[in-house]
Amino acid sequence: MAAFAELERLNPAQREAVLHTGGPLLILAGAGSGKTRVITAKIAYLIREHGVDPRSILAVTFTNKAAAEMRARSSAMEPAAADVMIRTFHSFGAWLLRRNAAAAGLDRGYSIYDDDDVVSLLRTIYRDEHRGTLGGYARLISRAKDYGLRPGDDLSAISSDPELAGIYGSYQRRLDEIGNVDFGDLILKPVELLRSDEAIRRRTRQRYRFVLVDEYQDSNVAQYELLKQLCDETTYLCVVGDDDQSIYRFRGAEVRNILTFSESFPRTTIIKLEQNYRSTGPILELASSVVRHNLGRLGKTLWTDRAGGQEPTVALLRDQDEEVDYCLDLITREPGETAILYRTNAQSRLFEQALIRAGIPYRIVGSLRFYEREEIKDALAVLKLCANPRDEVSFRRIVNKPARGIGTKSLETVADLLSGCAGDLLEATEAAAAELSRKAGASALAFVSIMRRARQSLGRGKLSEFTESLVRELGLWELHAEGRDPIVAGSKVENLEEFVNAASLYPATGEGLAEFLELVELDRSREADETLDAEVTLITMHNTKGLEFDRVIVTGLEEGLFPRGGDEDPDEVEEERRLFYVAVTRARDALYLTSCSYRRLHGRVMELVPSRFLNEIPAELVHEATTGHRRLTGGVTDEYPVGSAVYHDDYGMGVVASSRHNGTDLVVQVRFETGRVATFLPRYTPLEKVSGDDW
DNA sequence: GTCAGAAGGTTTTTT
DNA sequence: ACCTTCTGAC
Repeated sequence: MAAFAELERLNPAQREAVLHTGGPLLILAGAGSGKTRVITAKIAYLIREHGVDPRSILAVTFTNKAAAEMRARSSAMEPAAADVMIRTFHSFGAWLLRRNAAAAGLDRGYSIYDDDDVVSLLRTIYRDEHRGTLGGYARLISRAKDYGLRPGDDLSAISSDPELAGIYGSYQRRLDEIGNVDFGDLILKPVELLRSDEAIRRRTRQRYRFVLVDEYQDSNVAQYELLKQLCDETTYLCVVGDDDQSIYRFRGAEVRNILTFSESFPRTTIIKLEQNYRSTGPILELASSVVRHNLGRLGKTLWTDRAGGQEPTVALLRDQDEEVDYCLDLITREPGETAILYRTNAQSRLFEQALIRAGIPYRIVGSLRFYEREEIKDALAVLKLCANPRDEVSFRRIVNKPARGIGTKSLETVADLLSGCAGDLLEATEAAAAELSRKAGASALAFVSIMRRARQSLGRGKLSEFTESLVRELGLWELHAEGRDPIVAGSKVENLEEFVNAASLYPATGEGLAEFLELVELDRSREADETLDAEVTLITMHNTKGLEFDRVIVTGLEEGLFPRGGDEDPDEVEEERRLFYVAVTRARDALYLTSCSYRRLHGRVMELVPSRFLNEIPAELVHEATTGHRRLTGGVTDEYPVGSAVYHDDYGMGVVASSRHNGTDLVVQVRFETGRVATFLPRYTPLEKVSGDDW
């Protein structure tokens, strides 16, 4: 057996994680601790040293980018790793459903509805509701699915709205009739399939003897349930994650999954990776000093053997204009790779304007919404209707675009005939043609015939040509090419060309079509190409996960902006604190934190107090740069130390969760034994300090 | 069907 | 402030 050289390059904890066998393994991998390296080495090691069949390994990630990186790096170590099943949770779900379509009650040509499509489908059911209202229900339905809940389940944890169950039920019934799935179904349906079909469950468990999960802290309840179905006592399950980096709660991520992993999976071994290879000591100390204030964490402390490093700087500025100047000054005075991080996308504008004015190239991450553009959604709808003639959402989008006289009344006629045609919209439209006016009937038949001909032509040629000629035949190409504004029209045509080009790798077959649609729906990350070599990156903190930069500027550290929201929901504040932790641990060498006294928000100037996160950093860990407007108010107070016990007459015993000055008052947040969390101003509310011996 | 003006609402967003 | 969505008039 060939020696596995990669082992030599690992630190002891990393090596232990790679070599571990037996029961479930939880790898708590701090930021920059070489997590991907461990997981890919583990895959390579299993194959090479244990002779494991690569096809019996399933590695699950959350993003396509992470999956691609894992595939590349494990294959570089061990070529046979190319046969490992490395996919995102959703793509694995889609694969499983496609493979077991009949058992899952689906047609193999099913397609996937994105969030917009979900709202459109709700709209076909509730014609008179406002889009905004339906958007709200779409979010609730999606959240319910994140928690593995179906319409009949107790939805009170999602919303107290009594309408939700009914709307969710109608939505799901209609979605199932159409035969498509939404993102939530890509997890939930596989769970249900594995639960109910013993043969498929056994077969799947027999195939995947090794299951590895990356970024486990971002998993939701439904994904946890999928893991439970995939694994039995003989499956080797290894999850890697960092509870301190769980920042997608609003999307249903459940940090408790990782906090309670060892209870859910008995005999779990926990290995902590705490050596950081990215940042300087002072940056790590700052990061730890803040995230330490979170109560709900497993606890680990990053360290580095990198010597030295400059002290992070806190810049207290007057307003956002000064903030922009401050950042640009840093960049021009000392060029180098720099990322400007912000909490909300709206903050990027001023930076962008200033960078353009200064002639500094930059790249902005995450604002490209290619697949949400009108012309692309139109082309997608055409393909989706081809793949599934029951797809009402796609049908409605394109049947009268460009206008061909098929209006509301015609569509009602079609809808009435739908059930007699097994939901097939082309058949129903054809049948409806006879009942319509001459003109509407004729164009309805023309539309049906184009779509039918296209469907029959599947089986030969390239999908790119298929797509282009169909979009042209339907008149959509021309519609977009001849819009009022020639510049807009030009870019629409370019986008359509790019879309068509993306399809060129696929054959024009039913299978190729389904595969292409799946790729498009599940992988919308598209690099904003062009200025990839720019030294300056503008990016939301959420988007920085997994990235690193020489110099990082975290902007907008103000109460109300970051953390956003007030003290109402302590879990929310803890999530924001984790986001802060993610943000600052992106920095390799230099870290700057900026906070403004005034900020224009929603059109008015607000006076803001520095973020509590700044007050949580011990003064000796930062260099304070001010422009004379303000100093950090209060600072860390030791009057109610975090973690100390207090007693309240009504709530009983509790532990101090946070304590800070908001400028005028001391604000103390307490988590009580009952689980309740409340915020007090000790100036008004008596809070008795209790010494450790008393309880 | 289109367009201007009003009204409304505003985090983050892997899939 | 700004952007999307709704509305009513043509």
